[in-house]
Amino acid sequence: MKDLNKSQLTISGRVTLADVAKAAGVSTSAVSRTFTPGASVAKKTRTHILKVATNLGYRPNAIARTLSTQRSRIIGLVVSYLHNQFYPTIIERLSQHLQAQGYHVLLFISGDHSGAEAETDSLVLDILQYQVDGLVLMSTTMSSRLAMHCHTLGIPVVMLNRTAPIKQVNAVSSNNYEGGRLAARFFINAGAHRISFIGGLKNASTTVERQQGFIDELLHHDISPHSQVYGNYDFHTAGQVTQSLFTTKNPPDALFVANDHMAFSVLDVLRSKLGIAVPDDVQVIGFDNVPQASWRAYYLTTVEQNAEQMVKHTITTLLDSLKSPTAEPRQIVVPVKLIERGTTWKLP
Amino acid sequence: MKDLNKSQLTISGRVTLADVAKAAGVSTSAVSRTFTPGASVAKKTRTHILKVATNLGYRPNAIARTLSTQRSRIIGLVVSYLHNQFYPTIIERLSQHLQAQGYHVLLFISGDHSGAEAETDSLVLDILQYQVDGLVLMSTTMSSRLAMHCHTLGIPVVMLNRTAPIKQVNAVSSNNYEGGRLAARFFINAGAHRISFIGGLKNASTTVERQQGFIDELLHHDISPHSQVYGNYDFHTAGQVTQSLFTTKNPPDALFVANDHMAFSVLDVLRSKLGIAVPDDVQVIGFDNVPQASWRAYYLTTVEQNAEQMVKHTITTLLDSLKSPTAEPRQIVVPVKLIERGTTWKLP
DNA sequence: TTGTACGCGTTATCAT
DNA sequence: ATGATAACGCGTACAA
Repeated sequence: MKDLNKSQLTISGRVTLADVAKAAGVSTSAVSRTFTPGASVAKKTRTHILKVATNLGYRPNAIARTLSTQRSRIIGLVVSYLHNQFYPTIIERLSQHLQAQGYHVLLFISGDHSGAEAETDSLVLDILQYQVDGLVLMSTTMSSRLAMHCHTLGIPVVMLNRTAPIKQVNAVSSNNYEGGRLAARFFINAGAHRISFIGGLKNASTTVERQQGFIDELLHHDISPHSQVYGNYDFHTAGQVTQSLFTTKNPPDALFVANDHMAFSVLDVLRSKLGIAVPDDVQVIGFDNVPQASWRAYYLTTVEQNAEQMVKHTITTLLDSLKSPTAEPRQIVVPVKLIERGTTWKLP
Repeated sequence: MKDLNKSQLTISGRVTLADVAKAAGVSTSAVSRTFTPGASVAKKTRTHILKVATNLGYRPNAIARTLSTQRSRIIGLVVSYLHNQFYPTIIERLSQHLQAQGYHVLLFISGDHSGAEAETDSLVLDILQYQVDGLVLMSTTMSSRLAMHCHTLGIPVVMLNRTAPIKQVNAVSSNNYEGGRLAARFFINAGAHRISFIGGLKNASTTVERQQGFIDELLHHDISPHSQVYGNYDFHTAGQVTQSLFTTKNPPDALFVANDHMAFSVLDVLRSKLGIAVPDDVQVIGFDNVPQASWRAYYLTTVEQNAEQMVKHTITTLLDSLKSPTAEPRQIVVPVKLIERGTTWKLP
């Protein structure tokens, strides 16, 4: 309350360093140092300045500081969409951790349509204009190009939940390949015969890697996949492909879906539109284990992707890159595990 | 590809207006004007400058521009948490629309614990330091104080999905009160007798208003609520209070839950831990209608909050406030409607 | 139409 | 420990 009243004295809101200096009868440098942790100011003048400053409702201007120091303490975060609950989960934790370190997150929604390639350049421009100190990329479509471009410009980049053939940029992801294998083995052990895969975008690393592990393991057991289709990471599309998959003479009896978001749509269609029982008629495995969805587990076996671990690796990688831009690029792969239907697990 | 190659010529990444001016043999103002839409530059020099600029890989520095123009084109977005799917939905659309208008979103996660009051001041400081042009508040706890403070400082503020007794700041929200009444009427018509309410945070406007409408309508029909408890907008807590609600001698037969996120937890506990059938033993109504959750509708009647409408009102309100800071504050209330169990609705 | 010069609010350098 | 002053990169009068 005190704060509020005081700042009302200066409704103008534009109190600068110079104003404080004048009012306190000191130089601007003194004021600046007062607000610079670990600078050399006499305790007495410091407290005096501090008093005058709060009295005037002064707040340092981060923009001006950025111009002067060449560091914005802003991290750009590029993401395609937020429908998949996995992303909000990540974003929340990432932002919290960064805030704790004095950084902030500037959000970029990249869209996800097929014409996205053209959009990339304009997005790059947008991002770079804001002088972000670093970049976290969770975008599906344009990650590789974007990553290389910014990396070339000397901006620390971490690709999160994405990988690319490029080994120069940092990447944190789950062991998607192994996740695919786990799914395949689960189905094989369960005695499934007609085993299908529903991917997201055909070229996205999360789809490719999960699919590859899945297929490899099937083939290793001399089973060829029943069918492989793609839902474009879209709820509606995933439902459609499911429907067409089951309106054939020989429908699958096991489905590995590339993420939970689509898996939910699949389950929905199976039950409500097709009247197919899960898991009695069809086994379904998803991927992500989005938090607080324990009630879904009764229908769904899923491959768990550990959001907290991924975020932590991302933060440390990013901050380390900020400190020593010449550091070796890191390729971090977080282990996954299969969580079986009916299993209960701790809620966060 | 051309772009990439060219910009590799200047790996340093620090190309300024002055550099371009020098290289093009013109003044800095000429360059500046070239990048200022609608400024007076000769077509010939303009194209020449543009060529030199792209050749050098020049990108305007938004930070410096901010310092000069006093407008950052950054909108601060304050939100407590992203677990409730309603928030990501809003954020995605909000950010997209703002990007289309040349604005960008700086994200602030405010946390939601009880000691949050103290956190407010430090958050305010954080936000103001970045010279945001405007502010969208979706935080549960600290909205009112924060809103007034920033409003006083002359920063356009829109409270989204929050309301406060303060009428000086813009607010966009759903008709929560009416939503509560709809829920009550539904239960009454369904012949429920022991009708309960599960709120979020006791003081949050979304809880208070929904609860008020609900209770008012019940009383209007001479029904007194069976019980009123609070899940703090938390998945786990909501489950716990549900459990305790049903381990009494006289459990409710109807539950109005203040948002979908908690409602899912309620459903989960009812089915898996308590073995209670929905809707046969208990009727459940949620609030939000989070997108792409149609498959949940078979268990849940919900009050629909129209995210797209709320976002649109928020954007126009915000942009109008930016243009004319003296404009009258707006209190926009978006209508809601009840979506009954089994109803299907369009997916986005 | 174009160029010069100053201001935006801060940090950094160099004296004192 | 403190103060004057020059950057930082860009708009924008004002003058030409």
